[in-house]
Amino acid sequence: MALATEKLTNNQQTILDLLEHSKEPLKAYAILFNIQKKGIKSPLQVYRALDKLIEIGKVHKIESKNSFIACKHKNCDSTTSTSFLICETCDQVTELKKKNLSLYFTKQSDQADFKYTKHNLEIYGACKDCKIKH
Amino acid sequence: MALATEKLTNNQQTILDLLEHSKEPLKAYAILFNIQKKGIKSPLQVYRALDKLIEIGKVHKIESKNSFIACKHKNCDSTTSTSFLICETCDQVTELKKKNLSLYFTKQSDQADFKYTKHNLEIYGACKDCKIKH
DNA sequence: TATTACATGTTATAATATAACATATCATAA
DNA sequence: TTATGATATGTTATATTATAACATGTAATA
Repeated sequence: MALATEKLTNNQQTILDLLEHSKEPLKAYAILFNIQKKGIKSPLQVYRALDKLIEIGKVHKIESKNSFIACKHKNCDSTTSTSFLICETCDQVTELKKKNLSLYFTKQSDQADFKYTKHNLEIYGACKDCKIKH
Repeated sequence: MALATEKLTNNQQTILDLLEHSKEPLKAYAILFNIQKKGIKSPLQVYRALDKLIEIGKVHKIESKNSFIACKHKNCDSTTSTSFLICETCDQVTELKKKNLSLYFTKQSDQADFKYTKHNLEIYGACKDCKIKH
């Protein structure tokens, strides 16, 4: 499997740059429209780059929003499990990166006689700023 | 808001019956193909019934699979938050229904200065049976 | 330099979900 | 009882999200 340190291709770097500078998660077609001037013309080019970026842990997908977000953590090893705090007001997303979450889910799974391998957690609510403005 | 005890319409009942007798979660178009003999002809009829069933807590959506599952719990109040154990081998899904999950996520959110309102949790792994057969 | 493994570009199409609008049903308040 | 309002239905069309298939390009390396 590819390493997170490996050199990215043009398409991959272009899309990663866009996601890293976005305040909110972006949908695949939003990405496409944003980078058409850079020569990326088809959805498939976007999805292929996203697949690779997800595989190496640079990007995560937020399933309930069909959206993609750049990982802010250095050398992220969350190529499978992800945990997000999603603000319902401003759409900002924070990634939780805590071993204790996986441990907790492993325990909860054990109680149901289920062998944990990975998880998606999407917590919705109000972020620091939006909670104040209520 | 509609109560879970309220009487269902024909379309809603037909789709709920199908989901309740399914071992795995079903996709919307799989539901459609299964019940075309019962007079439901268009995707919209399926999605509308599903929306209602979700609203009253009889059905939940599994976001990462674009699939729907009947709630096995009586008088389910999980019209918003859901927690699933999903077997990667046989696709069987178990719904976790534990107050402590919400409490735990509320705590985790608080630590990030985030006000929890609801969550989706999708845990992947191996169910009791598949884990034995490994 | 031939081979291998990826990545790309392109066209077409599959899979998932909603918009818009006319009509129907049904409880209930005037 | 009838009018009203709320909700559900049926239908056609279309939007949104994602992948299949295939020909070509690129770059490391055996």
